[in-house]
Amino acid sequence: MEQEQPRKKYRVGVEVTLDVIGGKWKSLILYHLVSGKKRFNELRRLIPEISHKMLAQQLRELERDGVLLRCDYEEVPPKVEYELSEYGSEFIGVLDFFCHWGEAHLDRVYGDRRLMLEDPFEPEADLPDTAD
Amino acid sequence: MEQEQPRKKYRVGVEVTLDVIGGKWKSLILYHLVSGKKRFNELRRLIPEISHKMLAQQLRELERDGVLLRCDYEEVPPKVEYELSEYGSEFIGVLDFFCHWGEAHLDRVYGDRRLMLEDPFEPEADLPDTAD
DNA sequence: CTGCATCCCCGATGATACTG
DNA sequence: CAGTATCATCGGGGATGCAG
Repeated sequence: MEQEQPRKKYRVGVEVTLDVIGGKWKSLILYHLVSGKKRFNELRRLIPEISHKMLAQQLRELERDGVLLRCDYEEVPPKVEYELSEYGSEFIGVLDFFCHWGEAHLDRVYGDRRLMLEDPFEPEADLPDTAD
Repeated sequence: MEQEQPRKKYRVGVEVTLDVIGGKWKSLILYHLVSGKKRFNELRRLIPEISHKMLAQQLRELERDGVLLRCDYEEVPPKVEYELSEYGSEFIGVLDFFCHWGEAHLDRVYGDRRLMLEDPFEPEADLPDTAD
């Protein structure tokens, strides 16, 4: 989905959209931005499975494609926040639908959605909020 | 996205949905089924980039997850058609939106959506409809 | 903290061949 | 035609280190 080439042939609009938000993590990233701007490490906590590298890469592509905005506060230490752009916000409805559909799917398949509960691991329960 | 394990932890519904339709080709396959049931090789023509193996695999997973139905006519030579299931049909609205969003995206980025036109290559213009 | 570059491995994917 | 199995490959993506 990271076509850098300026032009590529598409057959249907869906293909274009998938090139933009079809990445393995992109929809999930966008979903977490629906509730407001987030910092880099904040997203990492929300999506523990994603690696540092992948998050950075996906964010860059999403920014390049104009679905999210990168707000660099130009502070030191660095502070950067990501938020849905105007175009990205057009996906809010879809993302919301995906959320509900997924929950309903668990109900259908397993009878309940309990396997969605967050396992309350966390070695340090009262984590010091990234002691930087 | 091919979690065979019966249970896996999810944090938000979006993750579940992405496990079902987040595959590289799945949304596109579903989109092509919106306009009606399709046969295996029919889908291959609609999505030339996908390999035989991948199409088979993605179809199996989509069927397993209940978003599409496999209609085996049990004829010889074999005839099988795929169509959206009831659950799969719930995505029609989204797929339609993706289609329009993609077209609009091309307009925004390039000013027009011309690069979406099918290039009329085809060595054999009047292909014999799979002369089997 | 945010972000980029390198190295490297493993698994997704393609090619091919075979079955029904 | 529809679908599976096997094998080789290639690049996605993880781990790590460095920079601003």
